[in-house]
Amino acid sequence: MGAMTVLPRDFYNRDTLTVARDLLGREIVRVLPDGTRLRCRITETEAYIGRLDKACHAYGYKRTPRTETLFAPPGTAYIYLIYGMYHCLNFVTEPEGEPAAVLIRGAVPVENGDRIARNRFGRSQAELSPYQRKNFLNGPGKLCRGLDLTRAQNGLDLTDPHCGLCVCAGQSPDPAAVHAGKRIGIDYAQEAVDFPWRFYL
DNA sequence: TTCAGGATGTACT
DNA sequence: GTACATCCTGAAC
Repeated sequence: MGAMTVLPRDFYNRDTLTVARDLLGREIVRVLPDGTRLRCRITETEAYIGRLDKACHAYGYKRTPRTETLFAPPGTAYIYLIYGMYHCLNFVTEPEGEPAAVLIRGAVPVENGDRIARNRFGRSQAELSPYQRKNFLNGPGKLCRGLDLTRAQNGLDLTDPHCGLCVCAGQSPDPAAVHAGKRIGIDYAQEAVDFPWRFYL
């Protein structure tokens, strides 16, 4: 399987913690409406498992218009609006009907970083301040802004190379390089706040 | 480098 | 009406 091979549905049709770890080092490929191809390597993920996780929007299999995408087949993009102004990108995991997903929390640019920089800051990569360079795609809202992802892309099939958003094999993560810790921004989730379901390189 | 505060709109109670 | 899987700015240190 080459680095540019699109990850198949079976990749996502596994235990969510396994997928969250295995996504590190993989490449998100985003094709804009004008044909520009953006590429970035995943460096940080978080797992959300509705069956048992109070931090998941679909905790206890709760179905609402928003959470409907979490019940879709594995390999579907779940994108929602947060805090009124930002978006979060997730990949649906586990068999269809099991509401679970991996949140993409961070990445580094691989192709067309200038365009990503324009989406984020309105200027080219070379014009970025050190602060902007350091905080380029290290957050879910920043990543979606850089890749021009909104709810318009919610529900896209990540295994379809022609839909404008997919994930390629990139580089398999070295298990020794994968770190785990508590998830960010879920202080409301009671016992789930301590689950070590955040993974990063 | 850390910290407090505000932006902003949708989902759900 | 309240909470929210966030980010930016500006002030203080």
